[in-house]
Amino acid sequence: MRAEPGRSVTSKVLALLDAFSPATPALTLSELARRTGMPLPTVYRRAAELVAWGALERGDDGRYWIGLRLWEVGSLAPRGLGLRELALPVMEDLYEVTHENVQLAVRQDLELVFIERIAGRHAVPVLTRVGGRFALHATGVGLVLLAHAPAEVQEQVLAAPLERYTELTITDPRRLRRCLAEVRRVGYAVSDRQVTMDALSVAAPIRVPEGVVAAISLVVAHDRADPVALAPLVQAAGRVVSRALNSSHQG
Amino acid sequence: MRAEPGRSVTSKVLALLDAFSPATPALTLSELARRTGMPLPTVYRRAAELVAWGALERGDDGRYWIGLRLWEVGSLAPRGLGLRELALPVMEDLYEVTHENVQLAVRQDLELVFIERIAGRHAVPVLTRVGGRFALHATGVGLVLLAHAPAEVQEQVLAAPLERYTELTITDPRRLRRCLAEVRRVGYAVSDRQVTMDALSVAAPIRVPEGVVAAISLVVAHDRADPVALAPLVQAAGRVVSRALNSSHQG
DNA sequence: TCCGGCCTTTCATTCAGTGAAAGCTCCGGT
DNA sequence: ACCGGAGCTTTCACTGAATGAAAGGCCGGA
Repeated sequence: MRAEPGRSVTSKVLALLDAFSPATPALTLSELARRTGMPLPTVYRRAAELVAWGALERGDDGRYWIGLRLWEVGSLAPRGLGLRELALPVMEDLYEVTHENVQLAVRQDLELVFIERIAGRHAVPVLTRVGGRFALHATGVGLVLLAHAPAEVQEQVLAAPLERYTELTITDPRRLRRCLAEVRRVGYAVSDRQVTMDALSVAAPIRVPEGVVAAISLVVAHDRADPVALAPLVQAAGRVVSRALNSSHQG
Repeated sequence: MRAEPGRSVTSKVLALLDAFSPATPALTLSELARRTGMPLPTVYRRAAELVAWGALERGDDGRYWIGLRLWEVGSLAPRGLGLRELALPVMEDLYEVTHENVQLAVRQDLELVFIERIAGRHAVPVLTRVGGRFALHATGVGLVLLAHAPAEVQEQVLAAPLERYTELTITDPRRLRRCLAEVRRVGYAVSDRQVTMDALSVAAPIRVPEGVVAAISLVVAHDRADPVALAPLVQAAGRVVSRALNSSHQG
């Protein structure tokens, strides 16, 4: 064959899945080929197998999208739906008490992924999406996850340029380092208008014996907020989820 | 090679994902090999690639589980999270009004898959799990989905033995056929103690121009229920979601 | 009618994948 | 300490699953 060497079949299959994103949830065959840089017949054959299994689905117009079978399998991820199931009752309690946005996130590599979100209709709008990613250095949940991440992860984040979202976003590595130390010391994180100028978030860690695996937060309008008053509430929620998580591990 | 012919690499990768289930969300290498019937070195190599990409994760004890990256990609499924996002506000309204269980499901092959569930703490317990499957012939959502499924799907379900869950489960194909006709006629389905002897569900279709793509239901204690009174509520909810779905399709 | 995307199939070629076997590591029993 | 066993990882010679150029459909617009 004229196959360009050095590429496994598995990596090609995974590259096909990688081509889909929140911005482009449906793609034609040609678009898939262009995005993955793979020859069209190759994409055609791999995609056909994925459709047969249900990892992709194909519309009458020929476009591919992520299939329900993949969603089903993905829902088995302990750090995804598993964590959500444990945390949801607590998140609902937080929502009942405050009627503000409640968020749950975990770290994946150098970013965070939102696992669940309860968005109050009358609460301040947030731009997060379940399954979506965000930088670690700006949000409340991000600061908690970063503060308790392995040193190597922290160094990588601190070494890269820190994207600025508002004039209050911390973009100085030295300041961020001090901020993370403070997060560890007090046991919660406050992000005051560091993502948008109208919102403030307070976040607390969710722990297993090995360390922090997730973070839970409240996002409120910055002018309606008293972080110090909210912190115990969020911390308590984090502890309840932690306990549920630890007791579910050792069944 | 001594490779047993007739098996694509892609199918092996997908078989690995298939090995995981709600009952067995974490597996050792040997377990994976046994479950898939594949030689251990083959499993080892494919699994290593899946771990590198994030489709699987591996614990310190060597066990594999579904990775967060796969959950992320799965969350792009239009029939999964996409549908959920549209339906959730309506489901919450239904919950606020009734404080009963609210369920959202789609059909996948000859079964249904639960996409979302709001379980009232004080409502009758339901045994469904988000991401879980169930037979089409017993639940309210199942009857709606089956009633509006392609004729070929209906025939397959009617031809197979219909599992009995309670003494009221419809297991006679002729009776089920009449029941489905009634569901189509009145525009909603009632499942009275057909899954458990304490619960009754009322379900309505969610439609796109091409047909019914999902169903929404209320599950209530059977002795507290008046199906005829609940039906308009659930039907209205179905219509609201349908409208949201149709307007999101055409941008 | 012809042209230009886009999708699908064919076919000769070959490298990624293979599995037996051997080596490794850890653990529990003696 | 030594042994046996179970589970994991690596090696190696071999080959069939995967490949991509090319050609053959199939629209829909000019």
